[in-house]
Amino acid sequence: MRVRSRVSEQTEQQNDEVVLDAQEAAAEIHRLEQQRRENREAVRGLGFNPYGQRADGLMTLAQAHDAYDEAADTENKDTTQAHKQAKRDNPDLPDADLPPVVDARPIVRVAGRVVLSRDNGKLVWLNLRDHTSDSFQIAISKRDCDENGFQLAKLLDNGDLVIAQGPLTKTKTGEVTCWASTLEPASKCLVPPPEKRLGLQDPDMRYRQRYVDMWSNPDTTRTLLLRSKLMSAMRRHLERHDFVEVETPVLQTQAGGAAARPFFTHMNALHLDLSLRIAPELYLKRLLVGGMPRVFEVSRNFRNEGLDKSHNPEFTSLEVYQAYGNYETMLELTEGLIRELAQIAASEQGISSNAMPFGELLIDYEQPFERITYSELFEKALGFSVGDMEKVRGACEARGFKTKSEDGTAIADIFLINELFEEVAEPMIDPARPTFVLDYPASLSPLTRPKPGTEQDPVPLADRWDLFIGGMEIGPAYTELNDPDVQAQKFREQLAGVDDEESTFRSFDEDFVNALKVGMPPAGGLGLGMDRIVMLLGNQRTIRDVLPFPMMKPLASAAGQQDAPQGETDE
RNA sequence: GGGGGAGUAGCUCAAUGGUAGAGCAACGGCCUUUUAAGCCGCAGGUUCAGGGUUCGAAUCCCUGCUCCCCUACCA
Repeated sequence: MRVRSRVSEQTEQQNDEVVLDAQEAAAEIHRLEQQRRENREAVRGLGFNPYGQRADGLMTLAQAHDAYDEAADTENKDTTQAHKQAKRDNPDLPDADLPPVVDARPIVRVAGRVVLSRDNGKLVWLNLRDHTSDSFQIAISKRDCDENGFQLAKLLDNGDLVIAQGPLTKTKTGEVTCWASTLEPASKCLVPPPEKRLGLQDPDMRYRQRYVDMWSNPDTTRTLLLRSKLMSAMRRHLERHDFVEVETPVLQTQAGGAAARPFFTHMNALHLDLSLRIAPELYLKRLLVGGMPRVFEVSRNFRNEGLDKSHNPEFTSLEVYQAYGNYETMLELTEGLIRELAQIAASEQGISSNAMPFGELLIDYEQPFERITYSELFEKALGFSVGDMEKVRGACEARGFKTKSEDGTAIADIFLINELFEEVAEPMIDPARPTFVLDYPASLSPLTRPKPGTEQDPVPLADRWDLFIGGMEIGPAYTELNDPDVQAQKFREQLAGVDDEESTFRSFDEDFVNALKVGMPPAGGLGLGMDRIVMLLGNQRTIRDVLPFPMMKPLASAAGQQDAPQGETDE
């Protein structure tokens, strides 16, 4: 008992502190929030818990809208009219002898956020929003709603969550409306909402406070839901093709599988410096060695590089590996997958034509994707072949590209070729036409199998393609390299010539080479930027718009609370 | 990294060196078929922060912070 009383004393003391803190804080609470707090207390005064409770039997707002029954509503209106008329004509007759009111209107129970309200005195109109409907009308009349519900309607603020129940009817202007018989609070919105018509406009606030953006701009929620549907459809598509989903390490002692600067972290228990993965590739291939024939991973990758409208430091790629496939297998899979996702995105967004809008473009995913080789595209754009080094150098110089590095040594031919390709040839790809660019130069693709028969060509090729849609690189696929000696050689080449800084995150993955020595089946491998696919199919301009919570620099006030950076930062 | 633009009431925006305003939201009042409800009334400001020029600064100058656009870098 003594213990308990001490505990309760302590609790009381703590409560006092909480009250004091709350009072202190109240001094700084904005007047608009204060008014909402007062409304919340008034709701409590009606006997409600302003934060609601479990509600069963809810319909979505769209379901409620569709549940409207024209015949029942008409019958109810007609019989009500007849009843009233008869009562006027025979005021002395008991109700039982008058023509009865027939009410077979469906009764719905719905929940949503108040986005509009109009108080007509004894009749209050609310418009609710949920993920299925931007606006569904509720009427709360003094005559037909219970008293507490009617009083509640008067105390609501825009942004509050409520639960309404009542029959469906149509107003004079033909709008399906729930004519509430009860109204309950579900949660209080203490934060003043954005402008009711325009929603939250400031892009910075939209990304920082997605929860506000989402309810005030319903398109945001629709895009994020579309993302979910596309991810789910992608999994189903791959599973239909006998691929299995796997999960491989995010924390890696050496980040491999791509050339990118990783993020670093530290594991206390093993005193181990680790990096976050930049790609799952090397682990997925190990699974092929072990005997999994068809694997995929939806991989969150982390790259310590710049941000722009198609780059976020963490992003989602789909990586797929198929034993006994090659890059053509991956091409067929990719085209089928993206076409199916486009069909789903079109039907989700009510687009009936083949052409999906993306900004100014209309992109057709139905007709076969364009295919062109790297050399063909190069020659088409530049007018000479990739192997014609004299003209390559000339063209680079004519365009003012660097042909020598800082120390005066000539830049390797292949980098000049690729510079021209990226600057001149890639922009010639029709952005409205999904296009596979096939057969890249082998020296640009260290983890790719060289294309047989081109080893002695001026520019040896690799079994690799890249898919371009809407001016964005969506992802590459390869016939994977499975010769351990060639792989080891490529690792060594990659390490040679990197500076000290890069060498801190490039390394020779001995264990991976060992895995190849055990024997990896020939395989096709694929990587697709899922964020970019959602951008394309959801017609969103930036990667931030398809991420629920894109990377944002902390505000100055928040940054001050964070630990100082451990080491030197860049630059 | 370079160039350009922006930051004003809770939100969306005006005010180009001379009294900081509007619409929406809020608050008080009236209203039982409104729907961007309406009518009457009332209130709301560290003009991003700090410094400077000026009799006088939201406005001009400097520094810093944040965002947007273009550009550059980036497998």
